Amino acid sequence: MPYPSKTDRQTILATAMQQVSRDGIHKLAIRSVAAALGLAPNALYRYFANLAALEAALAEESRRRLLEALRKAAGNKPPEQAIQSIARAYLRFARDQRQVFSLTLMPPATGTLGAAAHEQSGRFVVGHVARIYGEKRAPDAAIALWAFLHGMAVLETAGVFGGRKPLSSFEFGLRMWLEAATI
Amino acid sequence: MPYPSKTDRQTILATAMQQVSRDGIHKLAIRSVAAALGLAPNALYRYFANLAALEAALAEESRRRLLEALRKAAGNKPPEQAIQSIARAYLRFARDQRQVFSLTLMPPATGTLGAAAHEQSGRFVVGHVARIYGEKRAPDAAIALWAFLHGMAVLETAGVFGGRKPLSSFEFGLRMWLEAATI
DNA sequence: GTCTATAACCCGATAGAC
DNA sequence: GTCTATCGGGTTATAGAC
Repeated sequence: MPYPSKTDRQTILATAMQQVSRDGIHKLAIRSVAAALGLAPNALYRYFANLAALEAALAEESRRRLLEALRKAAGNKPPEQAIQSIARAYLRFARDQRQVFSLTLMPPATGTLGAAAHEQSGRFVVGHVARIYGEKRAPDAAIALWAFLHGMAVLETAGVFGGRKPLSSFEFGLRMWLEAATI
Repeated sequence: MPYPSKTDRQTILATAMQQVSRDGIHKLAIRSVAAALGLAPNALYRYFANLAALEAALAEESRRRLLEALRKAAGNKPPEQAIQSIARAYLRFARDQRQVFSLTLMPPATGTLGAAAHEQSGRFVVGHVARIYGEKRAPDAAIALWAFLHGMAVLETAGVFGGRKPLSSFEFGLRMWLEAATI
C-alpha cells in the first residue's frame, strides 16, 4: 500500500459530531475538523463533497442516535408504558443533547435522498402506536404524537418557556393522547 | 446636515427580509443587503451591531407577522371556530412563507432578552383557549396545542412526510384536542 | 488514491478619513 | 453617517508531491 489513508469517513464524522456537540452546528468548519485530525484543510474533500454534505451526514447520524435512544427507552415494556417512555426519552434527548437534536430535522441538502433514519423512526413509532390505537388509526395517531413531542422539544429548547420546563403541559398532552385511544 | 442618512433600520429590515424570503436565512449576508441598498458593506453597522443582531431583528419581525396572521384568522369567530381557524392559519403560514416561518423560533442571541412577540402570541392563544378550556386549564392546553401545531409545521416543512401533507393527521390531532375540552 | 501547497474568492468586522 | 482600505477567517478549486 503505497499511500495509506490517514483518516476515513467514520473518523471524520466522529470528530465533527464532537465539535458540533460542543460548539453547535453553525460553528462547524472544515478547517477545524481537519485541524483536529492533523490534516490539511481540504483533505476532507476526498470524503465529503463539501460542507453541506458533511452536515447532511451528521444529520443522519443524529437521527440514528435519537432512534436508538427511543428503542432503548421502549425496551419490552407493555404498550402504554412504552409510549410514555418513548415520549420522555424524546424530550430528554432534546434537552441533554441540544446541539445534536437540532440536527435531526435539518432539511436534507437539495438533490439528496430523504433520510433513511426518519423512515425507520416512523415505522418504529407507528408500530408501538398500533398496539394502542390499532393498525388503522396508528399512522395518524403516530404523526400527531410525534408532532406534539417535537413541538414541545423545539419550543422548550428555543426558550419560549423562558427556561422553565412546562412539565404539566407535557403531561397534559400525553394523557390526552393516551385517553383518546380508549374512546 | 453634513451627512444625511441614506437609509434606516426599517429599510434595512425590509430589504433583508426580502432576501431571506427568497434565499433563506443561511444565505443572508451584510454585504448583499448593503449592495441591494447601494451602500458600502459596513454602513449597516450603524444600525445593527453585527449580523447576529440583524438576524435577531428579523426573527422578531417574523414572529410579529405570524401573530398578525393568527389574529386575522381568529377574527371575531366563536370559540371553537376561532381555534380551528388559528390552527389552519399556523400551518398555512408555515407552508406559504417557509423561510420566514423558520425564523420564528430562531433562538435569541445570547444575552438578549426574550422575544416580546412570543409573549404576545402566548397571551393571544391562551386567551382563545380559555374560552373553550376555562381559565384554569388554558395554559397547559394552549401549550399542548401550540406544540402540536408547531410540530406538524416543522415536520412537514422538513420533508418528513416526503412532500405529502398529512391532512388527516392534522385533523386527527385537532379534533382530539377539541374533544378533550368537553370531557 | 491520498494528502499538501497555494491561491482566489467570499464574508464579517474594524480603523480611520471625510 | 458613510466611505475606502484592510485584516482575519472560512470555503473552494487546481496543481502536484508521494
